[in-house]
Amino acid sequence: MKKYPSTIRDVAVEANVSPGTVSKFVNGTQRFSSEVENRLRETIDRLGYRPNVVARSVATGKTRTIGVAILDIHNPHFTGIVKGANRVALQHDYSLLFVATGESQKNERQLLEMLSRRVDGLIVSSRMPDDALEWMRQSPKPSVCFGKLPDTSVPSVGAEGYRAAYLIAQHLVGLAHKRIAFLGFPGARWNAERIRGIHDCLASHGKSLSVFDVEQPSAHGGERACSRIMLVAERPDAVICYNDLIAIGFMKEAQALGFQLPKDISVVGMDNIPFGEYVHPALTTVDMQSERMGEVAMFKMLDCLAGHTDKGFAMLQPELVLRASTMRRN
Amino acid sequence: MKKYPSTIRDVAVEANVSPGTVSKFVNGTQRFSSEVENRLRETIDRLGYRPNVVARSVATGKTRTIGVAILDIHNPHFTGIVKGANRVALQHDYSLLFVATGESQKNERQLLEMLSRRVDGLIVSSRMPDDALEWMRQSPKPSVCFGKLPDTSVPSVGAEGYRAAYLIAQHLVGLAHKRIAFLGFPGARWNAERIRGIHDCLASHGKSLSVFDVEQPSAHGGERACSRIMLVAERPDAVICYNDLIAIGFMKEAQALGFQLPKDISVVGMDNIPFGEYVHPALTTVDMQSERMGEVAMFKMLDCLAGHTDKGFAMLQPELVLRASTMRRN
DNA sequence: ATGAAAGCGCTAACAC
DNA sequence: GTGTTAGCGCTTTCAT
Repeated sequence: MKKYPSTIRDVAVEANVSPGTVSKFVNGTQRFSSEVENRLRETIDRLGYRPNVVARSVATGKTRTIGVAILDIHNPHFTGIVKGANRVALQHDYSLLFVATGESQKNERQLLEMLSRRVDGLIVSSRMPDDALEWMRQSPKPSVCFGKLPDTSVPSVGAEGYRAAYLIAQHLVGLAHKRIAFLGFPGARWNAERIRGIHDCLASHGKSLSVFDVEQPSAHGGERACSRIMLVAERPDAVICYNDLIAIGFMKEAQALGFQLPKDISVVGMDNIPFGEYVHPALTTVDMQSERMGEVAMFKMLDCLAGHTDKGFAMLQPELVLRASTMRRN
Repeated sequence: MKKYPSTIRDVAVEANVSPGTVSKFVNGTQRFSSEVENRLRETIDRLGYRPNVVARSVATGKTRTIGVAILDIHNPHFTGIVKGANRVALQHDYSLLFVATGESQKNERQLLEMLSRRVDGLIVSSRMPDDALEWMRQSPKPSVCFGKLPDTSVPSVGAEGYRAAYLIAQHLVGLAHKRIAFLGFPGARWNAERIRGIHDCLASHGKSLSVFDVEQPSAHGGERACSRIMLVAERPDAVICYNDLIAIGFMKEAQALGFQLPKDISVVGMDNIPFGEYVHPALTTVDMQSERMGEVAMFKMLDCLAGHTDKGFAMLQPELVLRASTMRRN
C-alpha cells in the first residue's frame, strides 16, 4: 500500500497552474502552449496523478458504467450476453456493474433500483414481473431489455423466438416425426411465443403438439421432467426443449432410463450454448445469438446515452444448428 | 423518464431542517426527536428521495463496490467464482464491478488500474504476469487473488492444487493404470503445481508421467491436442487434464477418432464444472470449490476493508468426484 | 438534538 | 490560453 494519491490540486500547485487548467489538460478539452503542456505532462507522471473518477462522476453526473442484471450466471446463454456486452463496453471505455439477480433474497426490483443509482444505464435480462418494466419506464436512466416487450417505450433486443421455434418444428417435420412434444418453462417470458411458433408450424402440417413443463430451466430440471415424458404409452418421437440446458439434462436422464438417442427420440434445444457440441449425441439446437445480443444491447445503450432516442426492438435472426440429436423417422 | 431526482437539500428545505440532519437521519448516525423523525420520514418518501451513492462516495472515499476481474466468463469455473462472490457481496450491500480481462485488447494491468479507481477493493483471477502482482502490492486498495502467491503480502484463496492432483493420480494408480499422461496448459499459474502433485504420487509408485500441452485451456484446446496423445504407438491408458473443459474436448475428439471411453483410456478433469455430469461418459474430476472460492475471496475482502490485516492464504480442500470416465485396467 | 460550514476531487462557465 | 469561481450531493466536525 502506498502513499495518498495526489489530486488535481497537487498537480496544479506543483505545475504552477490552476486546477481548472489541469482538468482541461487531462480531459483534452483544450489545447495548450507547449510550455504548459510539458510542465503538466511532467508533473503528472512525476506525481503519478490519476483522475478520481468518482469525483468526476459527481461533477458530471455520468459514471461511464453500465449496470448489467442477469438471472443466472451459470447459464452459458447469459454469460454469452455478458461477454458480448463486456467487450463492447470496454471498447468504449465503459465498465460493467454486474448483478446476478437470481442470487439474492432481495427482490429484483429493489436490486435494480440499487444498481440504477450507480450507473448511466441498465441492461436487464430478467423474469421481470412486469412491474419491473413499469419501473424502468419511469426511471430517469435508460434501460435496454431482452425480448420483445409489450410496449416499445423501453428499447430491447432479442432473437426471434417464434421463428426459431418454427424452424425447429419444420426441421422435425421434415424428418418425418409424428409426435412432437415441447418441454417448456412456463416461468420464462418467451415460453409462450416458442410454443406458438412450434404449434403454428405443426398445425400447418396437420399435426398437434403436446406441451410439458420443467420446474427449473436447468439441466436438472430437464432430468426431472424426463420420465414424465418418456414413460408413457404413446411417447413422443421428438422433444423440443425450452433451452439447451434442459435438453442436456433430458438427454442424460433418457439415456439413464435405457433409451437410445436419437433412435428412440430426437431431442433439440434452444440457445446454442457451447456445451451442446460436447454432449452425446451432439445437440441439435438453434443459435439464439447470445453474445451478439449482449453486443447489440450495449450498442443500443450507448446510443441512448448519446441522446439518440432510437428506441425500439432489434431483432436478431436465429439459426438452426444441426447436429446429432435428431434423426429421420421412417 | 421522470423528473429530476431530489437531493438531500430538497428534503432539508421541505422538512425545515438542515442538510446535515437529513444526512444523519438517512444514515442512522444519530437519534432524533420523534417530531423531526416523522417529518423527515414523511418528506423523504413524499419526495421519493434516495441518496446519491456517487456523491456519498466522494465524500466518504468508499464506494461499497468490489472489482472482480476474471479471464473468461465462459468458463464455468470462473462463473462459479463470480456467483459465490456476488452472493456474499449482495448480503453485505456491496456491488460487483466486473471485467472479463480476456476480452480486451488493453493489457490486464491497465484494466486493473482502471477498475481500481472505482472500487474499494479488487478480486482478481488472472494469468497475472507477476507484474500485475507487484502492482497490487503497491496499490492503496486491498486485493485478493486466487492461488498460492509467491509472497504472502496479498491475501489469496485457492484449492490445494497439489493435493487435488495427487488425489487423482492416486485414484488412477489404484485403478491399475500403467501409462498416465497429463494434458496441461503451461500458461496457467497452477499448471506446475498440478504436475508436481501427479508426479510425486506416481514417483512413489515407481511410475513416470508424460506431459502434453494444450494451446488454449478450453474444450477446443482439448480437442486439438487429442490426436497428438492418442495416435502414437504407446498411448497412455489415462490422461489427467488441466481442467474439465479440456477434458470434455479431449473426450469428444477421442470418441470421434474411434476410441471407446473409458475402455481405451481413462480421462479425468479438474474443477468439477456442472457440465461434467452431462457428457458421456460422465466426467471423473476433482471439485476445486469454485463457488466457495468466490465466497471466501469476498469474505477476505470484507475483512480487509474492515481493517483486519488478516492477510494470508486460505486453503480449500479439493474433493474427488468419481464418475464414469475412469475404469480399472487389468 | 440540531444547525452551520467546510470540505471530498473534479468540472464548467465565465472572465481575463 | 489560462485562471477564477461556483457548484455536484453528500458527510462530518464543531458549535449551540
